[in-house]
Amino acid sequence: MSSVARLAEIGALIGDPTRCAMLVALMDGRALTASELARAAGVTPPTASSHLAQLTQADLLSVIRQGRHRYHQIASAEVARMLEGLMAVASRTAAPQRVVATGPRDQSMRDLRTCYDHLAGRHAVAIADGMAARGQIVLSPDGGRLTEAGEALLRTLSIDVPAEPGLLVRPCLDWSERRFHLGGGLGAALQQAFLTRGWIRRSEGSRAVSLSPDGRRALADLFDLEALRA
Amino acid sequence: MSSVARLAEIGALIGDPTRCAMLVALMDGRALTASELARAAGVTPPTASSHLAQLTQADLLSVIRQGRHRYHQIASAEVARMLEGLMAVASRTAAPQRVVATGPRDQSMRDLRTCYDHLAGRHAVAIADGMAARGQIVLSPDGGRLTEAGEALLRTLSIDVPAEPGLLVRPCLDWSERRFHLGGGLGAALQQAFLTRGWIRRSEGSRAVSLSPDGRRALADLFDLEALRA
DNA sequence: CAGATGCTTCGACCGAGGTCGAACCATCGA
DNA sequence: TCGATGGTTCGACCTCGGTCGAAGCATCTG
Repeated sequence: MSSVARLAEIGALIGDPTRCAMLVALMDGRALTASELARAAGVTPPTASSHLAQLTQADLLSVIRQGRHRYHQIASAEVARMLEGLMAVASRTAAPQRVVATGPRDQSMRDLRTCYDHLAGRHAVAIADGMAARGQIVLSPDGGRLTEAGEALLRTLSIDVPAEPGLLVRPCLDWSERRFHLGGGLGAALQQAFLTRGWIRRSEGSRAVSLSPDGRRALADLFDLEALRA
Repeated sequence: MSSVARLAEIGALIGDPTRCAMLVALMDGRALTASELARAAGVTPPTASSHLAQLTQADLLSVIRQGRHRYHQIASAEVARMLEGLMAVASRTAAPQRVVATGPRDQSMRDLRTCYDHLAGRHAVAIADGMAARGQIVLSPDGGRLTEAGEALLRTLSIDVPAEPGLLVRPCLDWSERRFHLGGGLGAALQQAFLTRGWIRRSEGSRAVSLSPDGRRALADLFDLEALRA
């Protein structure tokens, strides 16, 4: 298959609303079952099965079999990056969404949620802003850099500072905020550190992430987040 | 329209082989007419017109009217980045293409060509490798950084070194080489510098870029490209 | 072994959309 | 004003693929 044909194949896979809903649901980096994805996309199991087979066949998803369950997940960070690129264009030109029945879950999603392997949402944007304001990172649309001050911060969190500095900052356009948060190795390392410290906890069946009281205090102090002190 | 629906819309647009061929043809950053794009995609003018209207309507392309010509181009760097992300995934999993009738044009395309606003191909990969080997840049899949040595190189080329250093290196996976070359602000600045010096020249009706004798010598010296001395 | 549950395959239906020829509109040159 | 050329609109055709119910397969539990 030529590269153009393969490109069109991937586009066609993303071009169906049902498959799209599944991919978006999987963008939090977790593996979900066919039934969960069928519910998320609002179709019957046979339809979901057909779509998942196509996405897996095309190496956009990978499957882990565990007993009678089959867990589907985004196949690679490269695929996740591709989807982020698409979402950035989609969110920029999408008409402002009607806000319908904004429940507590929606609010917590907007506050903090996972984005494949890192954190997104209002607080994640604030963290990126705070680090940039204090000169711990330098951001641009094409990439970013970790500074000496940033390395110092990572050491206080016991995150290994890589030998090659400045290579792990990737800005990621935030759906809800339309501003940048931290992806790349830095974003992943921060999320990992917050999880192991029990500062954040993933919710069941949602990309939303909840803050523990400890986490709320710690993040407020570390990144000067006034919103978390309220 | 919801974000998911907009995402699916963009996917569907990319999902048609004809539109895909047009987008790929436009990825060199130049503006092409409807007729040229119809030829590139192998369809009749009415078909091309319909597709171009859709792509323009969705803000993936923009149109410049000049007399009875209408020049179509990629609407933004963001769209170009999105397409690069798709191509990275597409090229990684695409079956090795049958090499059919490799003409001189194909060879020069593989050597050096434009990739939206920067250079790609064998020599572009060699330039990125050379700069990395000599510590002028540091590369990773998520971003890169310009070093002191790299800034010195830019000064010898009379390229303005930005106030915030290290923000303009974006690795871009090369179709033909399957390795990284330089995108982002640095890639664009280098291409611009080479063009204004007359070292490279864009071909008519192709993404291929030709090297002048001067350019061949200059690039060979600047980046230690043995391939260019032969 | 038997029932329950998760998931897939099969077959039939149906709507969406890509394609082209013909005709039409817009702009340029003489 | 009158071709000539670039580009679009219209209408008819036809294929492709998404959808679901029914049935079948696989795996766990009792």
